[in-house]
Amino acid sequence: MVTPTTFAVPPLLTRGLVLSGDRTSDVVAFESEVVDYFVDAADLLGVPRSVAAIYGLVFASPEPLSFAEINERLDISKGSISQGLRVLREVGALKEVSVDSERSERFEPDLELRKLVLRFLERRLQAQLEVGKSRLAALKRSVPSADKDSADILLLRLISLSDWQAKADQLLPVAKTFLKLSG
Amino acid sequence: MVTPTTFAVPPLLTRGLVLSGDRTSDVVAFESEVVDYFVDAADLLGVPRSVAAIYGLVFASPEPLSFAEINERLDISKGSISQGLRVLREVGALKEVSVDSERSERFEPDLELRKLVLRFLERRLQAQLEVGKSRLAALKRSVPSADKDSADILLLRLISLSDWQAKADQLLPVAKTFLKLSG
DNA sequence: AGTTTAGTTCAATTTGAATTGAATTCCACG
DNA sequence: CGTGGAATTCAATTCAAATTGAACTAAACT
Repeated sequence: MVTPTTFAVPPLLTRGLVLSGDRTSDVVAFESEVVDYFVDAADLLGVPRSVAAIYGLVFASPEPLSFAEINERLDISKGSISQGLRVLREVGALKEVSVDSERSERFEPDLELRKLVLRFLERRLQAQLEVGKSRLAALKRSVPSADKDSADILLLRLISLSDWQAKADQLLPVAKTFLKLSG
Repeated sequence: MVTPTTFAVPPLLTRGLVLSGDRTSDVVAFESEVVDYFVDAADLLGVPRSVAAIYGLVFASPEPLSFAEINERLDISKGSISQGLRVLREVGALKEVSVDSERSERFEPDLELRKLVLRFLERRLQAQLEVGKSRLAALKRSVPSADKDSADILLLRLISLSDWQAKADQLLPVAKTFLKLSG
């Protein structure tokens, strides 16, 4: 056991979420930084902070963590942890590891994020592009036709939207290919 | 004047935002569809609905609209319209058109969305990637070193994050080039 | 200058998502 | 099968973002 007694940082210099408990301060500091990293990224993408914090904590731990440990180390309610773990499992960001000799599951990060991102691109974006396309088609049909010049202007605008759709459609497979390289 | 007297739809079959006033029902229907289209897209991107609705309404009008007209046609407060128009001007989604013989400005959509998107990619994403990179570097330095095996595991994880950063870094210029083609 | 009209500002309110916490369910063990 | 701890569920709460509305400022008209 190296660095045995560097104890308990003044609790919560940790921008809020990580509790120090009785772990050494370097470990707590590292956890806090990682959690913050993921929380900030999540903010950017509109993912709830509690979810990001859980992922961050698990990511920062070399051994898989149990529900109880996550609960001890994060200043987040049991309810949120339960829900957070559920979504993280569902999307495949965490995987469960069974440790025999223990009743409950433990969690570790699934580093195959590629799959996750690909699935996101396919489900969310691709689907969205589909419906967008058909809605645009419908719009083109319902351009008010009372005045020819006006109708032309509106049609041109709608066509410019179609161009964007098309561009997105093309970019998507490029991005997918890209993800598949290295990984 | 074709289709002269198809008047006033039962007010607000319009999923909420567009008021019919005394325009013909085909026009109102079209406006509503366009507004909905943009509102839905905005939801997806986390843009406030009021902003999207304003853009949609202006987009759906062959002639530039004045503040007063937007105010008449959307069920949105003057305050929100004022703010919404401000952000739309700032990001370059709408441009002002001066009609001599009229005191106040009118607005029409700026279809050069390419610039807007490029600016977004550069400002928001590129910036974010930068800071992400340096934070990751910092994280690598603060991996707790008490236990060698643990440190190795964590380092590997951080490296896998770096790989993602790198991938994003590479993808960005690809996307930019893509946008520049046609447009 | 004084009044009216048009637009802006910003504190107060509303709205919706995230979070909490208490009740409930689920299981392992006696 | 009943007890105790662990996790889930979901109604109530909290919190932040979006929206409102009323007070304010600016310009236009007399």
